[in-house]
Amino acid sequence: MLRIEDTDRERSTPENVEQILDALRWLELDWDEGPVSQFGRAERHRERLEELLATGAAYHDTATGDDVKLWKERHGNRGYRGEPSDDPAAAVRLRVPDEGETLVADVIRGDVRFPNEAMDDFVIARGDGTVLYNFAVAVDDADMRITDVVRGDDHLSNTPKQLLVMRALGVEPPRYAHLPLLHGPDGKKLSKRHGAASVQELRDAGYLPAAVRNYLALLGWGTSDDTTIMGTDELVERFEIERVGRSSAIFDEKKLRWLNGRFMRELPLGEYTELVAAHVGRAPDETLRAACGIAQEKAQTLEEVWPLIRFLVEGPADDERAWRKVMKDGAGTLLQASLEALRGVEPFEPEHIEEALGGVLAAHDVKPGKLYQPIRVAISGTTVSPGIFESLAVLGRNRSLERIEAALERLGSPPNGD
RNA sequence: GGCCCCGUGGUCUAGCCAGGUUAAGACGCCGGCUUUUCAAGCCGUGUAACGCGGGUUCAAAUCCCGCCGGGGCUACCA
Repeated sequence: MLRIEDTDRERSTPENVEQILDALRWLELDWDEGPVSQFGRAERHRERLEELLATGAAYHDTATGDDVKLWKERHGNRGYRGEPSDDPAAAVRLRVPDEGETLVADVIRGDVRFPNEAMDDFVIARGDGTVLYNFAVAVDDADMRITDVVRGDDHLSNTPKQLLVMRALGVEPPRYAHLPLLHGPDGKKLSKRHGAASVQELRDAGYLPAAVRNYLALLGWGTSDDTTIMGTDELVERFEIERVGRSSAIFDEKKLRWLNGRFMRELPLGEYTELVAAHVGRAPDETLRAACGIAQEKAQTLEEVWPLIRFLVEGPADDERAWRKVMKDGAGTLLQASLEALRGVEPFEPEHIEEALGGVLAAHDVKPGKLYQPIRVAISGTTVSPGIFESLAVLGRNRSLERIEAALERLGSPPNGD
């Protein structure tokens, strides 16, 4: 059984365990949801602790942190070794051997050796009998028959302690793989202030699980031929944990966006529409599907789709700046001409629309932008939209004409129109 | 301080173990093409890297030593 350990320093609660599971489900990772965490095991921990106390592998010690410091000063920075005390209310320390070394045979980092002499007899239980992390986790791993532990680099130095506990307990340790940590653009450990740092935030930002899996796999790992884009099947087939690098990586959202865009564009339209619908909380109806059809080329995340197609589903946006910038220099005349041209287009489809508007262009001898931008603003309200012919087609003849007429009307009575 | 890990362009990686093309790919950036906007796409002998210093060797990103820098552990935290 594999155990993935989260690196969050907060004490585990059923709530945040549920959150983590939520993230894993969204990532569509394939796993058997067995016992996912261990709560209420104080009794069992206490039991194992008593065993170590009985054999002398652990002992009560009244020394405080300052005492330990002092001891180390006197003994040339060697690992602290205490004297057993009768005080049952004293903390419990594990007896660490003086000789030899504790070997962590890490799948990723190779053999890492920790000289026992340099390791303190560390505290495994408080004075009140409750146990500490390094002890609890070792007992739990043994009881759950964990065979593999995958966790962050920051636990590498804890591993010899856990190994020592397991040796004292007489149980076989699991294999370990310590992954490099992720850092934000500032080089510090990844955290909330780095934006979309958690899987939940990635989901909310409109990234696709497949793209996130691909990107994450590429952090700290690469194939020998440097393949970048890999579907999940390929990832599963090619990934080798032994090939994971040892240095921490910086999370680069720009590359994730690019990768996500690649995955988005390859999605079948039906699926694409459903994902967009779910993301914005609407029904994946025909209108949305048509809108998605002309936006798919442009968006890199699900979040970006809606602003692009909103005007096709609802009314045009109200962007005063866009209007002022575009609706001048004879825009009214051109819109009027387009209105008439568009009335006769049959069928009302992109290529025929293009043909009709091309006629207007020629008749008035203007550059395309002079005509298309006013139309764009008239139907969408903004200067940015999908292709103008496609947009008009999706909008349909009636709504297109209505919006152009409305724009004309607004243009007709401007405070300082042309 | 002690112990441990890490160090290839701005970023992610390949190459390192078994020394030998001009250090490769990707994101970004820059420029170009396309063009109705913004993107996307395509093109480019465009841009930029082996942390530093020694040593071994005909030859070092690669092997050895030292240093520097970053990180972790060093809690009666997890």
